[in-house]
Amino acid sequence: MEFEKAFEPGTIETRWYDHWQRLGVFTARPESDRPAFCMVIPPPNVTGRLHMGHALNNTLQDILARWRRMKGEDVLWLPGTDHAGIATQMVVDRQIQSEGSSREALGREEFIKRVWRWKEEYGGAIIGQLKRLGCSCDWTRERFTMEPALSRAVREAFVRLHEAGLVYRDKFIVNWCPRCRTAISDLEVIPQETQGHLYTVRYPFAGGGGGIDVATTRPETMLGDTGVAVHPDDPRYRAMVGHRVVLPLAGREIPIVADAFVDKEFGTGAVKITPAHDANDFEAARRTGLPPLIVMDEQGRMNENVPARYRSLDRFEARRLVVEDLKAGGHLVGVQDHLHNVGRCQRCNTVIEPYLSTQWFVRVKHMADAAMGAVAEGRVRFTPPYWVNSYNEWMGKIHDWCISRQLWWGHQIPAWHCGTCAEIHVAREAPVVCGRCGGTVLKQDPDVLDTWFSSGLWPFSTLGWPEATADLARYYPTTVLVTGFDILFFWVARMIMMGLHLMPDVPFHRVYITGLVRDAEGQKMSKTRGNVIDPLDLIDRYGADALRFTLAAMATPGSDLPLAEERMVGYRAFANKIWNAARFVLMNRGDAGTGSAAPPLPARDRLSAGDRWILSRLSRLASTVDERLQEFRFDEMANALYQFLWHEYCDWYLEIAKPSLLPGADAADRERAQAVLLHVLESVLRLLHPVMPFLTEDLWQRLPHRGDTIALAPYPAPDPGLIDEAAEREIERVMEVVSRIRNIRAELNIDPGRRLPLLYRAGDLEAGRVIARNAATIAALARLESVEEAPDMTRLGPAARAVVPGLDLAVPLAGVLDLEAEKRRLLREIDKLSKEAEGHARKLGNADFIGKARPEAVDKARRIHQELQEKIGRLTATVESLRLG
RNA sequence: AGGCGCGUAGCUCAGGGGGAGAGCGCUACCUUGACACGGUAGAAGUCAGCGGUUCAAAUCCGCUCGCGCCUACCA
Repeated sequence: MEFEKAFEPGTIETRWYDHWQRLGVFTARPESDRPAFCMVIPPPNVTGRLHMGHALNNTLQDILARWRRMKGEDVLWLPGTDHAGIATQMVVDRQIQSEGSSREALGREEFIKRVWRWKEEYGGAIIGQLKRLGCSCDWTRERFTMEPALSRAVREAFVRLHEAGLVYRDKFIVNWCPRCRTAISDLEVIPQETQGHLYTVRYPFAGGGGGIDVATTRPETMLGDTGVAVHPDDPRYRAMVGHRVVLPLAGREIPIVADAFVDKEFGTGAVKITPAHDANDFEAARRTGLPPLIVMDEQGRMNENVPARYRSLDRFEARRLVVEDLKAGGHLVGVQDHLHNVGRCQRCNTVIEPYLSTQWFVRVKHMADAAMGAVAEGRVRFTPPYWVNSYNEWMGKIHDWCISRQLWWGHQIPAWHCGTCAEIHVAREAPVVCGRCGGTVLKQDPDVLDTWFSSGLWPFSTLGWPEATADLARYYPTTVLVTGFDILFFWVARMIMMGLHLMPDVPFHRVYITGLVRDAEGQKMSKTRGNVIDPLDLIDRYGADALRFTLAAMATPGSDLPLAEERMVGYRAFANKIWNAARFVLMNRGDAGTGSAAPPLPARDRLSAGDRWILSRLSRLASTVDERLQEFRFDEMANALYQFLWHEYCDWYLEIAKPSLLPGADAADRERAQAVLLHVLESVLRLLHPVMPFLTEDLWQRLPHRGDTIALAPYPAPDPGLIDEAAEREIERVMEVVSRIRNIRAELNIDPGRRLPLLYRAGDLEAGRVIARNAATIAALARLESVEEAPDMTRLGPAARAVVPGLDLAVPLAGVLDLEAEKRRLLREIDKLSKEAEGHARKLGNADFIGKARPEAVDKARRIHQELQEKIGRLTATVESLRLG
């Protein structure tokens, strides 16, 4: 196997992904006796392409899946796509229109065939993209929300909810999109602050003699007014209640009614009532008995219920003309600028029209209460927990859910209308005869269900529900759900409601809510801003591993992720660093035998302090990584791995081990060093595998290893037997000495290649032993020619000096040392330490601190202060000796 | 209008009652037998402001100011 000088991710990714698929690594084994771990993927739209949001939450899911799999659990990560009613219909619509035809010309049946054909041809591109990311989904269980089994689940759920009285059909005011020509739910309406006008219009009394002024932002809807409302306690209008006014332009007479919903302070305190085109008015009209009058068609054009002059006009043209006519007729009393919220269609941004129509609804109040209860009891836990507030707030004032859509692509509602007696039958299958009149002309309701209705069933419909399958028994409730807060209400809340009603238990126990991936400036990514970053492009340029590591490292719970490309550059460098570390470790092995068994770790008494140190650090890393993952702290997990690999393994341990590997080293020593290097590398690759699956697999395969794939190798567990605090202290001391000497070299501008002598005087026995034991290592790392004890440091010639706890260091530099520079350097150091010591001194001088603080805190402050004082003292003495000559 | 979150190094962010941290960037030096996608050393912060609790506050509480988000039927 070639071992290139730099890591080239592109060449290995598909190879290893294929390898995993061939081995069936991702396939769940419900028959196994291992504990089950299950996640369902938030199904991306079948029309979708992978965006940064997908990349983020699927990376996090994959980390969890790979981690649990390596821990020996039976992992099911169930993938699939969503049929995405409106989105998909729009895509195919456009395609047909570009051919000069139309959906209507094609007819419903043909159109649906076209959508399926489109799906087969172009749909699900995102699946391939998830694979490029490295997602370890169980592709043998891939689902699609429109496939027959899931359609059946949808019908079953609808019928059961209907039987329970939770699904009903009613004529109600809904959010209507005149462009999509369908009803949509409250959630699909995006309020947008808009600068509009508030028009004041005078409605004259039917009996003559003045009139009442009403204020409106949508004057065209007056053509549908069937009354005027005032507050019952409003003294200005109380006497007018019951009187009639003449509706300008239309000429109809309408009554003045009283209703407490009117805000006396707003506008004129009198409100025109348009029951068929305003949600509030609709409610008020119901209370006061005013009839609704629909004045627009489903495309937002004025219909036959308005005077001929306005008929067929688009609502905004009608608005213009109505205002013009009101002005001309002297009915317009005033116009003011007015800032208000206008609801727009989430899909097409068209201004939503509140519209009276017959729709299907889910009565959600009780389901919402149950769903809140499950969260309150901790049966479903959110991370971060503060999302519970939003969840409860929304659930608390939820309105019935409009689930019917006037689309063609989707689950057609399982309700059949009798052509004879108009009875509606809700049933799992089409009835043959009408149960009421015996009529045989039964027509299925043309509407389809809101896409989120089927998504709400996803955690169990995908496992086979309503069949009692083995998968359902084993994997429901699922373990964790990872998703974005943008679909907390659309999806998460509804899954909990549906799961609680249709299943014996909640759909998942944990919900991890990700932040939003933003651009480097913290702006939301959007096509209009032109700042969209394509994860596939990042994979091409930096590799899937670097992208995954970046996302994991930035995934701090509860905050958004501003994605700066420099960050990716940094983590690609990290991948390269690991690559080269492995290259070095293998390069120095004589046999370099791939697949051979790893050499056993030498017995403890044969290990060097450096060996014991890195093994101890490795064991701590294993604990940290596991703990961090338990808590969904992907960022801290990633940082711990980064820190260990780069700064402990590469910066220090490799350098410490190098002398043992170079030609001329003792054979036994070389063997020991190699064994430890390999052991630690192989272990940390396994720890890293969930985040960087491709790189780690590729390197692992080159290392001596056991098994076919790292993806099924055991996840390293912390080994308490390897924790070695003495070795950690020892190497820390070595590191400190080396750093001080490097500092001398750098600050005094001494040739980095020059070998220097080091003299030391030990203030305590242990420190002296440590230096003596590690003299060779220190010499190698600090580029020294000698390390010698000098009991008397006062009689040296010109030498650079440094102190570390328990040790005075001197680097004799006859003829090279700039005494002034050295003095400045030492004084700077003293100054820094003094500032630090000051704080502690103040604290220790405070009687209250001594008396009231925890004794450990006092001890610690004393120790630190003493240490600092001691260093300062020794440095000061050194400066003085410098002055002497 | 309510609710939530956030203001810590030039940038992006961790931390969360007792010695101010990371990555990137910056400065100086270094092509030393893995890596210049590299190494070594360094500079850099009144932890938004004000007040309170405490022996001790970047950290807990309150207020103020900024920024962001979510929810809501003010025509």
